[in-house]
Amino acid sequence: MPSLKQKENNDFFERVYEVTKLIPYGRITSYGAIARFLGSGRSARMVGWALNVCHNNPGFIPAHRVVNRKGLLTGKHHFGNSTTMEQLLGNEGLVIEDDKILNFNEKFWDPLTELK
DNA sequence: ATTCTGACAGCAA
DNA sequence: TTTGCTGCCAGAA
Repeated sequence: MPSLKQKENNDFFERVYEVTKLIPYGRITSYGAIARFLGSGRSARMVGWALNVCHNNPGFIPAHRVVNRKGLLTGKHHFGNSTTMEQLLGNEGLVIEDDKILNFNEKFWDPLTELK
């Protein structure tokens, strides 16, 4: 777990937060997509790490809109309540079934394509 | 300094 | 097709 140091080394982290904040309402993206957008295509795990410490970042970060490439809510357990993430997504019009996002392909928002 | 782990992803058996 | 091992990078013990 990351400490509270945080410093200004958040280069990678801040970018993750930025992209995450740019995710449109009702859309979602994947860790890998963000990682690739940031350059390090194979550091998808770091994206999750960044989101794990997103509490250190001011403002609201729609981390619930970031799921793994299968559309699976792998991080729902990190939202305090295991159902929080699912509810947030459902609140945005997304349908979750068995911790998986339906129509993931349609709702998928790729920063590489959308932002470029 | 060394080792382990993690909200992933990709390829091998 | 499903399961499992490895690669990635950063941070904690």
